[in-house]
Amino acid sequence: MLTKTEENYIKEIFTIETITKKDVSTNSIAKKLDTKPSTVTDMLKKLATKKLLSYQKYKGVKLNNKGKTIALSVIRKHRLWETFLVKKLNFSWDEVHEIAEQLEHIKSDKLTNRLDQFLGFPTVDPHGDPIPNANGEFTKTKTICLTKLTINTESIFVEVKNASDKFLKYLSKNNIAIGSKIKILYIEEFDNSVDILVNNKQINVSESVAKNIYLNN
Amino acid sequence: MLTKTEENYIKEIFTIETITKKDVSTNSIAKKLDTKPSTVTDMLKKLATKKLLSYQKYKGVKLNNKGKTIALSVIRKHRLWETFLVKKLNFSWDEVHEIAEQLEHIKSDKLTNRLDQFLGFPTVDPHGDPIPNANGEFTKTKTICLTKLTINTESIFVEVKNASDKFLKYLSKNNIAIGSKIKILYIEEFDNSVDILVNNKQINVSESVAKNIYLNN
DNA sequence: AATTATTTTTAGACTAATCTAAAAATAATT
DNA sequence: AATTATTTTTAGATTAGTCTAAAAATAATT
Ligand SMILES: [Mn+2]
Ligand SMILES: [Mn+2]
Ligand SMILES: [Mn+2]
Ligand SMILES: [Mn+2]
Repeated sequence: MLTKTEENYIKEIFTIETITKKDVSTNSIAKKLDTKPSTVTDMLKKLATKKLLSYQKYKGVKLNNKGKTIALSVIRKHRLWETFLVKKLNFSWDEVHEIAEQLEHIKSDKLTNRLDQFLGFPTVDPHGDPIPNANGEFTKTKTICLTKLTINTESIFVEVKNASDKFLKYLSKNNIAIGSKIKILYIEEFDNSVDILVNNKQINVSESVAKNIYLNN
Repeated sequence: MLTKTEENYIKEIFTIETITKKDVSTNSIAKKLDTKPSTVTDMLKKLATKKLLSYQKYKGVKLNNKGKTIALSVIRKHRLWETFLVKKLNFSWDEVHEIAEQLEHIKSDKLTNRLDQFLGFPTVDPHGDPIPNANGEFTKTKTICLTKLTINTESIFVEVKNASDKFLKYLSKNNIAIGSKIKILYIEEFDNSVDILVNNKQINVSESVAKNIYLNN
């Protein structure tokens, strides 16, 4: 049985690994988990003896299958709870992450699966992130970043990277939500900001905003 | 912010205090929490410095208002989650306690209150225990133990003491549930077992069973 | 290739929660 | 009242998770 801390390390390593597709460095984990590298080293040694990942001094870590299974289980719970909070308890999408950080550590497969059923086996969470099923499988649909979208093509907003509450609130304020139809009109050469048409209204969003919006492809 | 462990101590002290109506002894806490008395002493000192209870060496402890408020908040969450599990996720009443032991430590007033609303502001949990409202208030209805019921009077089963899963399963097996109409027919002098009529069927239950069944008064 | 910068690990210390063993206080019996 | 039993506390040790400071390894620059 893993502790909450161990689960958080495994989950974070999985996420970094998925993005970078390389061995995960001590420092990158420390930054994400807001701890010191020395603390991370200690934990990596422990997780290695628990056979959840392979660790070589100075070379970073790589999750093995056991570690990946645990990561997917925690992510599954996180996203199911976020969905529950939004769909059943009427939370907004910028309020759910912190609470899900707690709920993702509740240990009961029966609870997780009943919750899944209660929600109608959702495939994506309120931020458009895929929800792994009971076997840890999920279909990751191909999405395209707003910055890469062809001019004048309309597409549907399906996923948000950087689910910080500040960013999510910004989107809500501008009536940009999962499911919104977005058309890109013009990319400003100077600062890479983008003119977009959303809900028949034209607005300009900065490059850093555009980079976090992903659409159907 | 209290740790899970601290919350469990506070909750247990509250429960013992409610039953015994006396200062709570170190040993009684140790037994209930399955720890050693020396461990309890350390924790009592800590909780005293945090001003949640008054502690005098060798004299036991008594929760103050701050401590009681915390206890009621944890109990509220525990019973709301049990209700959620039974009413919304179709768990049986003997499966929910362990999961609620985890969920009761989730920290978010908004979540607790939204859950309360989602459930329709229930006043009792699946075992007939009262659920404190957002202000920590609850109405404790007067109940009478099956052993004290007048012969041939019918009454409704409203609360179960000793919510161990074994006991709850025993009741379910005999079709005795919260809401069941029970009439007491005869008390056996020899072993204090009781003949009762439940759902038009006569059965005999032992004294230790009868002692844990409480009915409307 | 040598120097400098960055990353990672080691060493030693701290807090929270726990334990065992022994001492001290309180309660119960003779 | 003295003795015995029980309860509670103290003292010292352990594990998980964290930190700081220093050492070692690796990477980047001159
Ligand atoms: Mn999240
Ligand atoms: Mn999410
Ligand atoms: Mn319970
Ligand atoms: Mn209950």
